[in-house]
Amino acid sequence: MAMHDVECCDEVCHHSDLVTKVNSHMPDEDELYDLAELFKVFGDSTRIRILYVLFESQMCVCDLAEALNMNQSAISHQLKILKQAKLVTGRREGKSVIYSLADDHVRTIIDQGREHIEE
Amino acid sequence: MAMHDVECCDEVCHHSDLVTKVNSHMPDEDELYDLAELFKVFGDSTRIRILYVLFESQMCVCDLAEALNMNQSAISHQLKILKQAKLVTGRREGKSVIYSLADDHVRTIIDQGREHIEE
DNA sequence: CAAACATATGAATAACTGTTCATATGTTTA
DNA sequence: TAAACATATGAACAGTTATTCATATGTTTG
Repeated sequence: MAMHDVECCDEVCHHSDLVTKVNSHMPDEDELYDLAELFKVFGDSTRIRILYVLFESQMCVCDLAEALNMNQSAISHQLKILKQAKLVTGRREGKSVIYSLADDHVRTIIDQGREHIEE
Repeated sequence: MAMHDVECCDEVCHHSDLVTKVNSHMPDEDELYDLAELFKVFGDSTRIRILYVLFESQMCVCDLAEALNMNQSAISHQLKILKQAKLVTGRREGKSVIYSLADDHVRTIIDQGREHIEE
């Protein structure tokens, strides 16, 4: 890695190959957008709390609402967002809809985040 | 794990021990807030792009602006947010400030996100 | 020290987001 | 089928956020 020391920001570095090199490793715009959208979903404490509840047990909407002490509509709206991001799935069971975690990426991502803030 | 099948949402489940059990595993409010704040930082494609650039090379602000084709002020504002979240660090070097990744959690979190959306 | 360069920052604005309220949809039960 | 229950959804509102512009701060150079 014999890149000479960074010297900014005169002609040496400005408009340099570095900029184009770095951009060649950039994922395409769609993927960047999707990635940001995914993290946006984690970026709300209500949704995080819903996920933590579902770590422990699958649960219907009204009990989620009770557990989080929020009204049912707010929970439903947030579940919709989590479902669109494929972080949770819901199946109807009689009158209720039971929600559960979609896969284990959810845990990993949250655990990594938790590790980071506990550094 | 002999929990009886979920039966929602009459008295059987509503107000049940499940709700309190689940809440006993909930991190405290401050941690939930911090976690959401952290993911919020990842939830913007400009900041994601900055991080991708820094995966490849440390870089000064004006070159980041050039690489992302955005004005310097926008980049500075976003770098401030990334720095507050301890995802990047900046060191002054002459007239410039060179930014680089703070640690490897950043990569792990982004990689996990990428894995999820590519399922 | 003045001029030039690099970065940071406050204010303003437009766009977005989470919650609430009212109500609609879907399911069971009497 | 009507009533009751569980969930979903659209509209409205308040709060938040990313970008831009103008300008301030910090550093080097002549």
